[in-house]
Amino acid sequence: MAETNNSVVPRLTQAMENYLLSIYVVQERGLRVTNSNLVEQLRRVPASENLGTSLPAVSGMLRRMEKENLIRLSDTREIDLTSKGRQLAESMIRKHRLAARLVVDLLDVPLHEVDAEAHMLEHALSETLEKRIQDRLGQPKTDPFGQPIPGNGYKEPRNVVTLDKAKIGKVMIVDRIPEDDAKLVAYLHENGILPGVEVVISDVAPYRGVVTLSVGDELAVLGYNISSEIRLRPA
Amino acid sequence: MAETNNSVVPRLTQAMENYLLSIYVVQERGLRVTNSNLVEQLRRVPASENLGTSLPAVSGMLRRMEKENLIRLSDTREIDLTSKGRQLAESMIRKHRLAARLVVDLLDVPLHEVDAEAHMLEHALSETLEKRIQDRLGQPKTDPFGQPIPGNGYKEPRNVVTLDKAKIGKVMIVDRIPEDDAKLVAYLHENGILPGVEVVISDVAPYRGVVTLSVGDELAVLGYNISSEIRLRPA
DNA sequence: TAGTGGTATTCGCATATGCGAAATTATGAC
DNA sequence: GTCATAATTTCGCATATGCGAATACCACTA
Repeated sequence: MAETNNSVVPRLTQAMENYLLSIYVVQERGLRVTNSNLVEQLRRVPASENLGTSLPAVSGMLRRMEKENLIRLSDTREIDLTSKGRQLAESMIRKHRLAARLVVDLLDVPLHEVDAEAHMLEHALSETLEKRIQDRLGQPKTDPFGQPIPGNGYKEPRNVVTLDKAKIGKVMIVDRIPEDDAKLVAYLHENGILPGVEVVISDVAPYRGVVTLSVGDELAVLGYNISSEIRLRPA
Repeated sequence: MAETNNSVVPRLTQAMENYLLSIYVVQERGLRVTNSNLVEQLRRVPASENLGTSLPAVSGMLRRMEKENLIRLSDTREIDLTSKGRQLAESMIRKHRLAARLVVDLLDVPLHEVDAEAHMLEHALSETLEKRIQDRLGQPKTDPFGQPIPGNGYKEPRNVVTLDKAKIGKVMIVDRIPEDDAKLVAYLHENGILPGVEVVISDVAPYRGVVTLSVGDELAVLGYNISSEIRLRPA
């Protein structure tokens, strides 16, 4: 039977896994990990079972998670991962991003569907299956959106900037793009704005809240809010 | 976001998915689908969340499933799938067996771990991902244990017998082996008793409850209870 | 310092799922 | 037909997770 349950890491409920993952992502984005930021992030998780998320739900869940020693609620109303929590959160992130790589590399899933699929698969990967996927894919350092897969030796590139703060005229390489808005991802994909691709910033116009960049010989226009989620590194 | 939810088929809770799948399997094995047979089958499902299953739990769940029009409880205390239930059960079986093929063909998971992994993955496959896996694997007709994947044009072979009822001396081909007992699967694998392999029955000894067969130039001995779960077809 | 707007918690409640113990119903043997 | 055994359901209870409405807390401005 379930001999697969060799895992060193204890397995949590799916809901808690989602919370941990979301906490990690909020933190990674450099935002304060507060309840409200957390709800927002959680709401981006394509829900299969969990039909929704409200602030009270978050409150309650965080209390339980604190009891389970996964997080600590700091005095400044901020959420910190304990080392146990961090370990598990990293495990979830790794599973999520590996799943994303898997469906892209092995199953040809179109990029705009990847995040949703990965969100389902992340809960279904055992430790041993995770290992096998790692082997099969050659320990990738990032997922298809350019986000690091923890534990695989990713190195933060030097001089990363977000698109809205990039210098006009510079040749840059796309480093990361957002993953969780299907329509946006489809747009970026169509316009070739993908990790590893060279682009040139042709115009940054804060007053109209718009950035224009050229990819190959095409131009693409993006709003400021979105631009700040696209990271570039020097060519 | 979750644009992946195009599915024609409504998605159920994980628990109900497990119940449907188990009902289908019990039926497929030719057993009466009663509560007690069902508990037994459910208990073989490697539990990630659902820590156990008791008769009262089954009773309650079946009542709910009847209300949802998935099953009908016949007068003879037997459980029938409605057409809706059958459709969903087949979908689960298909996902389970495709997942099994996937992890074997693409990820080299050892056979005795396959069932457990497939049980986790089956709940995580969207309709569209299922399609892509199908394409990638070339619409396989069976899973790695020889069990049919519904909808892919499997044809029941002629003159299938279970090992305990096979004729001595006959050359046969292994058609199906059980999947859910990891130790047994490991044994069968080690001894090359796998779907598609030629074997010869060397001895059937009901009085000692044992069947001996030769695979290549090795002999393997199996108990009766297990033999009845191995199906053979004429060479 | 008082008010105001945003943030977080408490409260009562709902649902899905599980359990063990006890009660009930069916079945097969005499 | 009666009775023992097996199968199933009922009962009260537990847990994890979600909700909306009402409340409480905090931080900053006038």
